[in-house]
Amino acid sequence: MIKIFNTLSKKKEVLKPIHGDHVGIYVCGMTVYDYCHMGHARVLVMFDIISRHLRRNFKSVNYVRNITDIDDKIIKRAVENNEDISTLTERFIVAMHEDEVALGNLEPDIEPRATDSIDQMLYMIKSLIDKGIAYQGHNGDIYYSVRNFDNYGKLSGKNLDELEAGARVDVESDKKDPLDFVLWKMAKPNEPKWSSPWGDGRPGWHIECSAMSTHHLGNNFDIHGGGSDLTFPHHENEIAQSEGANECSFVNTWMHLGFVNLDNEKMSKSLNNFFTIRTVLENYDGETLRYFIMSSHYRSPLNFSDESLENAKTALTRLYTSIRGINASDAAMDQVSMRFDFESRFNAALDDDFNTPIALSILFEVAKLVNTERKKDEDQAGALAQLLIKLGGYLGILKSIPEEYLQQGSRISDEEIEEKIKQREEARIKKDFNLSDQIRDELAQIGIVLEDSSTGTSWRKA
RNA sequence: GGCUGGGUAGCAAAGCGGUUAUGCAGGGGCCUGCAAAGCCUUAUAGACCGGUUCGACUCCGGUCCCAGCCUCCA
Repeated sequence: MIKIFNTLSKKKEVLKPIHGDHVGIYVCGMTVYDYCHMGHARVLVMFDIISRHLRRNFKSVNYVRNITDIDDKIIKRAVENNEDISTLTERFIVAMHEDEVALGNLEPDIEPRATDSIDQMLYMIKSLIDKGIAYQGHNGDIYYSVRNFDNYGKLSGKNLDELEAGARVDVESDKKDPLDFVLWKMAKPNEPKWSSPWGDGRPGWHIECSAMSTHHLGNNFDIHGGGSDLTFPHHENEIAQSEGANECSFVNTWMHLGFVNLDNEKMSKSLNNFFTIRTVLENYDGETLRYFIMSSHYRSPLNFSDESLENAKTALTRLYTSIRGINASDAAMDQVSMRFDFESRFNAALDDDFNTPIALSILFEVAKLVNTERKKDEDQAGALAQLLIKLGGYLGILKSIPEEYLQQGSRISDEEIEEKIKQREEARIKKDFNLSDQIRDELAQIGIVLEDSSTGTSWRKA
């Protein structure tokens, strides 16, 4: 039984899929005119973890995440760069997928692009016009009439009259109501355009998600997610469009992620205080980033800092260290899983609104037991290690060979390190501890940590 | 101003009306030539003020503070 906090009801609710054992989930993806930043990383990683958990609990899951490849910012950036829009968007789509691989994500089932979905949008706009909920302004643009949709504001808890009071004066007051929003924009010279019954133009931002989500998942589907900043107006407008056009309930469960903060302030494009994923990857591996993202609950703010990344790195190192040098084995894993309640508690944590911090805490419990068992009962330690790898896998971590993970990115070759270790070993045999400690210090200087044990000396990256 | 969230130990971050969160850092110990890693052990919480209760960090009310949305943003 999976419970999810629904923004619509502001409560945790049991997920009851509309179509038996099948779950449809749509996530608002990227507008591809720049590299993804850490806020995007959170959406990418969290919904990957969410979809993995759903797949383990339901027979089938259709995870749709769109790509916005036409909008004002893209046009603006293409002009600035003096490049084709499609060249620009293709470049950043490739970059996004590279980032995603680094973060250890699985691919969504479908990644529809706005520019491939124009027909569905036109169909929906036409339907809205036919129903009298949309109209054409004097400039030719098609607008959605918020006053003609009864439930406007139900997701964000906003009230039309209060919004009205705070509304800014619209320069193009071609709208009947300042809160009306564009469904279709008439093309300006040198802008990309598609033909429509109302004239050549391009879609407004909100209509694409209504069209693509319902096209792939049906007029009423299970889960729709995105960052909290999309709650209003984007998701509110999606509801207005979809429910207005289809005359049925749109989304059952709305999920919104908290922000990634920098110095207690939202990381965002407009504040220009963001770090791109690839910048962070220069100093930390993708798995550390992934761990960092899941170390707080998805609805809480996630504070980005060197300290928290270091924390994530250390924590992950502890997990990998526990399974290092152990013969992880499936053989006894099931018995071990039965004997201890790690797996059931782990699943229960994720069932409860995808509580990744609790799930991670259970990983550490397993790791500790691996560490205590490895000298007592090797088989049991191996089975526990296998369990740890399995549970980590559910979150998309602990997939690497421990040795490789712990040694990755060292500045000198493995051979050189092994040579130094050999020299140090010889010095130790001769009890020349000055020399042996000197060698260890030298390696420490370049970030190589040595660890002696009864079976020999191993090394890892600091 | 309206609407949302939130304030937990040195830091990060969860659950929970009465019983160990977890990771890092700190103290003591074991192990080690010494370390590191690991293990054992230990200290440090719940913004403030009231209320409900046998009992509240957890429920209710108020105060203060912080963030977010109300304009493009994941």
